[in-house]
Amino acid sequence: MASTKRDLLIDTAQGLFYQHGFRATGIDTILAESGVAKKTLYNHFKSKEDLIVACLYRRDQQLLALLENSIEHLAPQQKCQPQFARIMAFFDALDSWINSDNFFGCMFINASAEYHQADNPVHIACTEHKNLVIKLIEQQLSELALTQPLETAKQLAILADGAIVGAHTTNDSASAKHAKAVAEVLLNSFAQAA
Amino acid sequence: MASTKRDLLIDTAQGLFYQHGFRATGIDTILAESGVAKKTLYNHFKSKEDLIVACLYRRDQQLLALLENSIEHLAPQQKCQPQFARIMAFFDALDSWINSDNFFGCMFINASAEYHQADNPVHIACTEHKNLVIKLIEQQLSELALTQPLETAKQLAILADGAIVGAHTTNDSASAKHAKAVAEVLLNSFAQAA
DNA sequence: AGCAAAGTAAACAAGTCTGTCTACTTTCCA
DNA sequence: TGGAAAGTAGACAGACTTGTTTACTTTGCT
Repeated sequence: MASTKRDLLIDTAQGLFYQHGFRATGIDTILAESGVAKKTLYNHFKSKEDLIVACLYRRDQQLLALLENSIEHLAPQQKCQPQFARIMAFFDALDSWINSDNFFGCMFINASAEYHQADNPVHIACTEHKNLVIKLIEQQLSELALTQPLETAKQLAILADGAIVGAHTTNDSASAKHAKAVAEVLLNSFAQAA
Repeated sequence: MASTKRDLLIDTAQGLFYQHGFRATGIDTILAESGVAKKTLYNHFKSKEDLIVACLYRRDQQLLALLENSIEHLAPQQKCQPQFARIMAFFDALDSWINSDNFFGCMFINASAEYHQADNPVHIACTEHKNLVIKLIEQQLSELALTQPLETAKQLAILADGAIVGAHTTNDSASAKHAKAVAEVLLNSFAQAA
């Protein structure tokens, strides 16, 4: 049986944590929905917090893979300057996620909101994820040969996070489109400067 | 005694909710810190959720007043084009808040993260607050005579929220400065177009 | 001075939570 | 085929939750 129960637990917990929140989701709910025994859960994870961190790491991997995939897929369809296409595609990917059925904000932002001591393992997992997203964005900027690509990546990440939060708190379905427009203005400003 | 106990409860609860989260903060903790009896609390508020909403409304008023005040104060010091000064001052206000001692992200974003059903009173309070901030930003744009000031205000709000989230999750103390730089690029693009 | 409103203290109900433990069963592999 | 590893079911401990209630005290107003 290897670790299929472990996977099942993470998958189930991830969905529940995302949809209802971390403290709001009890262990018993996860067990009921997954059909796994309590002892099995505590055999795989030493605590609920341990399970939360495992969920975040899986989500991190899934999300980064999805973003890379979407960028690859959506970049050719962009009508902007070709060297901006991958960044524009990134915001399109964000847009379709935000407007999908099961959008409840960013799981990492939500987790940070519930566990915001900087030394908490949950918070650390969130920090690491956000830094990986910044790195992903930075990679999409390589064609532009910017003088400070990391700074620009951070600015684009701010736009992305802002769009996610805006969509979540004000139910604004156009937030990713707004962010995309700002991103294009930003990138254009570098092109003009060069 | 009027409603001074009510005020004391809101003040105490607000601090604890902001610092430790909403579900993580128990009624008993609020009572212990405020020194108020449980019956008095339930005399003023029909439930914990009711108290949370009251805290959010007070915070909303405090925050908007603080922002308006800071803009007034910081705008004259800006070195940008004078018609951008109030927006630039807004991001400076954000920057000093983010880098102050007691920064634990945006209380409304945190609340939305814990209560994210759209019809939840807590979530509604967050939505209202964010819309008021957008309106505040829009007012600062009046000198620019933009064709779509509300859209621009939403874009600037996205930058602000992104900066707050970035500072909170990645402990990046420069996030408001990054957002400010993007905001200036955005406003410049309108100036050029005109 | 006296009464009503508001507050206190603490017990209580009834439910939730995480995590442990025991006894039994299934699964896998050699 | 047999034994170890992994899983199940469910009871249990112990702590914590929100919210109610009772009996008593303080406060403020007329």
